[in-house]
Amino acid sequence: MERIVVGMSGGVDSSVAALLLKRQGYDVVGVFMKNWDEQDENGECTATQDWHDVQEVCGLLDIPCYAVNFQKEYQDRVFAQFLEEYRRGRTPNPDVLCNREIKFKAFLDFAMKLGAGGMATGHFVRRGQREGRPLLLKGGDPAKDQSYFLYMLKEAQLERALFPVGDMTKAQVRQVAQEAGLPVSRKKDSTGICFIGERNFRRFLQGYLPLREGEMRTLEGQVVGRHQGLAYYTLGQRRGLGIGGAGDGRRWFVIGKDLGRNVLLVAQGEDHPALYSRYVRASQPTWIGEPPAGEGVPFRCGVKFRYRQGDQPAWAVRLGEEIFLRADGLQRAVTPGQSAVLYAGEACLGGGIAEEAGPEPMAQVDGIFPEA
RNA sequence: UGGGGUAUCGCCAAGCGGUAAGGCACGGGACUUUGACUCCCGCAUUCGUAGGUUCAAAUCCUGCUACCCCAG
Repeated sequence: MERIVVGMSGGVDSSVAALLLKRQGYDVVGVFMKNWDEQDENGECTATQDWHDVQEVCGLLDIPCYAVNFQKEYQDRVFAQFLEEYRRGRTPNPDVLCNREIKFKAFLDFAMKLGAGGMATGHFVRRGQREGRPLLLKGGDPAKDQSYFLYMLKEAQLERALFPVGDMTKAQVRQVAQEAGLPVSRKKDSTGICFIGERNFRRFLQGYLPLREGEMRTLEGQVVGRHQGLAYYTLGQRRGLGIGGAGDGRRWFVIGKDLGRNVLLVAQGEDHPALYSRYVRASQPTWIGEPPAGEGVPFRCGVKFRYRQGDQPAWAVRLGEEIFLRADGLQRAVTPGQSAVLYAGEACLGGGIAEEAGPEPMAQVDGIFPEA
C-alpha cells in the first residue's frame, strides 16, 4: 500500500484531499506545517485552531498525524526575499515562492523521509500527462483555479504531487466534507499570505520596513499629498491614499514609484492611460517541461498577471533569461515583482516575474511580434 | 479704513422659504491562499456666529467674526 503524505492546513480542501486518498486505499499520513509563529494583531494565533482541526480530522479518518516546523526555511527562502523585494519598491508574491521552496521542497523532502511515494495538497489544480511527463493543469473549478500559485514548480516536484480535489468545485468539496461529517466542512476559506494569514498589510510591513515619508505627485509634478513609505503602496492601488476632493473629484490611483526621489506617482480616474500597458518584460523564466518555443521565436499563449484573472491572449517570446510579452488587450496595473503566468489552454506553461510594463514595446522586441 | 463678495461633512460641491443631493476621502462588510482592483453598506437633527421675521429658514433681515477681491 503506497504511502502518501498530505499537507493539511486545517481547512476543508486539504481535509477532503486526505479523505479521498484514504478512500482510494492509500496509506495516508496527515502533516501540519507551522511556518510562522507570530500572533496576528488581535493577539490570536489561528495556527493553534488549525492544528486542532487537523488532529480532529485525522482522528475521524483514522490516519496518523504529525506537525512539522519549517519556520527557519520559510524565513530564509521566502520571507527574506519578500522583504528584499519590498525594499526595492516592488510588490512580491510570497506564495509562489512558498510553494516552490516550502510546500513542494522542504515538505516534499520530509514526506520522502517518511517513506512516502508522494505528497498531496488541497490545491485546486490537476496534474496531467503528456508523453510520460507531468503537466500542471488548471483546476476543475474555474473560479478557484490555483495554478497561478504553482507555476514555479518543476517536473520533478509535480511528479511526486497529487491534487485529489483538483477536478472538483469548491461546492463539491464542501459537500463531500459535510457528508463525511468533517468538522471543517463549513470553515471559511483562508486568505492572506499563506501561513501568515489575513493582516492589516501596512501595519504588518511596518514591523519589518521603516517608515519613510515623502510626497505624492502627479505626472505633471504637482504635489497632491504625502505617503508614508513607498513600500506600503502598490501599482493600481486606490485606498489609503487619503487624497480627497482634489482635481476633478475622481478617484486617485498609484501609477508608479520614484525610488530616487522617494515620490509616489498618482493619477486620477480609473481610465488613466498610465494605469495600462500592453508590453511586459519578465525575468526568472521557469518552464514546466520544455519551453513552448525556441529562443527568439514568438508564440501565442494566455497570460495571467494576477490570481483569478482570466487568461489574457498574448504573444510571448523568450530572449536570454527573460520573457517578453505583448498582450492583445490593455492590461491594468501590471506590477513589478508580481508573476506573469503563461498558459496553453488548460496547461500552465510556466512564467516569470514582471520587471517592467508599458504601452510601447521594449527595444529588445521592437518589431519581433507578428502584426495583430 | 472705505466698497464688493464668500462662509454647507476631512476635501470639492448641490441647495434660492417647506423641513440638508452627489463625488472624493474615511470606516465597516463581501470577494480573495500574494499585493491590489471591484462591489455593498455607513458617514452633517445640521448649514461661521448671535439675534429677528415667518406656521415653517441653510435659504429673507440685522449685528458680529473669518477669508477673498477692488480701492487706497
